[in-house]
Amino acid sequence: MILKSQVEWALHCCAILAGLPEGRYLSTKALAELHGLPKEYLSKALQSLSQASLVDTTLGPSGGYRLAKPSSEINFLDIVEAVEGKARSFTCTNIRDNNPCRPAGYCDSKPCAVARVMWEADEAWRNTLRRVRLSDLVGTLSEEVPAELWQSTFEWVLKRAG
Amino acid sequence: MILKSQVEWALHCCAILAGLPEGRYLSTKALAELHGLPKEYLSKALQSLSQASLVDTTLGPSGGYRLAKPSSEINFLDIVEAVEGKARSFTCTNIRDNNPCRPAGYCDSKPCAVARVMWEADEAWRNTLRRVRLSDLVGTLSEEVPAELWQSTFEWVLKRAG
DNA sequence: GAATTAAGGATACATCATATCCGCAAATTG
DNA sequence: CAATTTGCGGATATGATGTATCCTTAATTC
Repeated sequence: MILKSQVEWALHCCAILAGLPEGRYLSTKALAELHGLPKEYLSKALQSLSQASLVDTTLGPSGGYRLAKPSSEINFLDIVEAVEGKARSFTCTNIRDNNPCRPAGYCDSKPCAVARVMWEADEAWRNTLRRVRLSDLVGTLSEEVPAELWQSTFEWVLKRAG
Repeated sequence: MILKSQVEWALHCCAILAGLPEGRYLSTKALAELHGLPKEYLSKALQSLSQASLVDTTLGPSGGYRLAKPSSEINFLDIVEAVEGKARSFTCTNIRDNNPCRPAGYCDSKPCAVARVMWEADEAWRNTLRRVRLSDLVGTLSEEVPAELWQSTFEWVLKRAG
């Protein structure tokens, strides 16, 4: 059970976009260079964010991406689900139905007890991600990243933001 | 991020093994028939349980599997990790290290803030699974499965348990 | 009009889940 | 002892999916 690397990419890109001044856009090219990622493939992850309405886009030179909402209104789960999908990690295939002792036509009223536990764990995972906002991440990063690096990075970004 | 179907298989098989009388074994063949699963492939899942010391095995006719500990000392996470592995679902590839603004030789003291959140969610998932014991599952099933089916299933099982 | 950008389709490749088959060693049965 | 049954591990095949690249199209800027 491994998350796509695109999840990591999307989260870091959103953290950068959160630092953009109002109304400016940052291109796939800049985001790819900043993180050392394959531009064309990163583009797919950003398209997922766009489809989920987490980011706005503009075409043409000086075009690119910006957040569609304030970073305090976007949480980790929004971003993770945009890239990874909303499907649960456990799917119940009802193998108990194959029990040769089972009377034909019998139908369970409740979902399988095994599945309920697995889904509960899935919900715990999602709830943790839901509780952390993108603005929280930016706050943590601004504290932990050395001030000079933080500043020089956003100078680098602003030079490329249209 | 999808769990292997073997996880579902292993959980249901353990629930059956938990109902075996002391000292009896149930074969892969019987477990596969009971759940309508491919015998050879189910065998791989059971081998994983064996390697994790969750079940004991015996060879020969009347051989097979039984739980290695009381069902109250086995939890969902034990079984899930035996099949799925213990690796975290999120791997941090440190893409921030590719930042062209970063001074060479710089080394983070802490793990990446993004990774910490993702790992926290992973822990929440694991904790939920850790809290549910196999004996809890058996208890729930014995309440929810119709009494006749429950009984006839274990008669079926006992006929095949060596 | 030329350059740049996001979007999306087509394609290639590697990895992994799924599945099957085989041979081996151990245990049981007769 | 001989035949059978079983778990175990290796080898192999296949399909789905993650990763990655390339190309075309439409929109935007200068």
